[in-house]
Amino acid sequence: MNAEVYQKWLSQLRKGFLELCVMAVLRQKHSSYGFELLQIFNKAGITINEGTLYPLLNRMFKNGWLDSNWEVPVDGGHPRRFYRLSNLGKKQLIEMLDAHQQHNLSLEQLQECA
Amino acid sequence: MNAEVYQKWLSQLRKGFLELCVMAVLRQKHSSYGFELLQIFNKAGITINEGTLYPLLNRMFKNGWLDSNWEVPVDGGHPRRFYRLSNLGKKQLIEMLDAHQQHNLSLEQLQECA
DNA sequence: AATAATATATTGTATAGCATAGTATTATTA
DNA sequence: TAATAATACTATGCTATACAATATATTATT
Repeated sequence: MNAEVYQKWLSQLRKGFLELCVMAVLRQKHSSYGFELLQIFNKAGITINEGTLYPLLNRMFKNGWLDSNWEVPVDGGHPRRFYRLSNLGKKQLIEMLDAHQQHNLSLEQLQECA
Repeated sequence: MNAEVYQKWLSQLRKGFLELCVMAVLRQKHSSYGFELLQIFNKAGITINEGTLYPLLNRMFKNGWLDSNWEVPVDGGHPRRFYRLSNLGKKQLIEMLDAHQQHNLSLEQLQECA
């Protein structure tokens, strides 16, 4: 019962954070797609649902933070929707990482003296 | 228009994080109340609304993370509802700080190689 | 032929931050 | 003394996001 409350809190903590994760990967890899991102996140210890990621990517695309195009693998396989950071996304990411670090600094400050 | 989207993202990023802030302060100060917490947060660069904090404190109390009692200042003044970390809250805080740090580590990892 | 893996999309639910407004007490100031 | 500001908490309605569950389609494997 208490574990349930904690799990709900955890999913709240992920809000906003996942955008940062997507953009951080895209800055490194230049380009990726949903299914691959899910695997990359899993390896990094971030387990998110498909139903979370795909709408998230769609929202970020609509925000103009990502560019997107469909690609069919040359060696056959299911078509993939690839995403890249747009110019706006690149600028935005810097601000977002900044805000994230500001959060960390604030928390540290609160833990010190208060 | 784009700044608006960013502001909305910022308020999402605060979800779950504010619990951490409240509990971090209460671990240091032992006890505090809403209005004081607002001021402490402000000094630490965390500007949140009353309509965010008071319901938050209420939820945390209902979760059993906080204990609470009313106090009337001896030198006069408006009655204040004080909050303290409960024993459950103390345990929970450790887990929550852990989860928060795990997020940071994951993000760092994603930024490195991907 | 059946199943698993790959890949994306959609729908409904619950929750939290926010804006706003309301209530009440004390302190200040004109 | 009347009006205003500061202190302090509560309640309501809105919006956006993470999640669970489901659906769909293609390729690979058994």
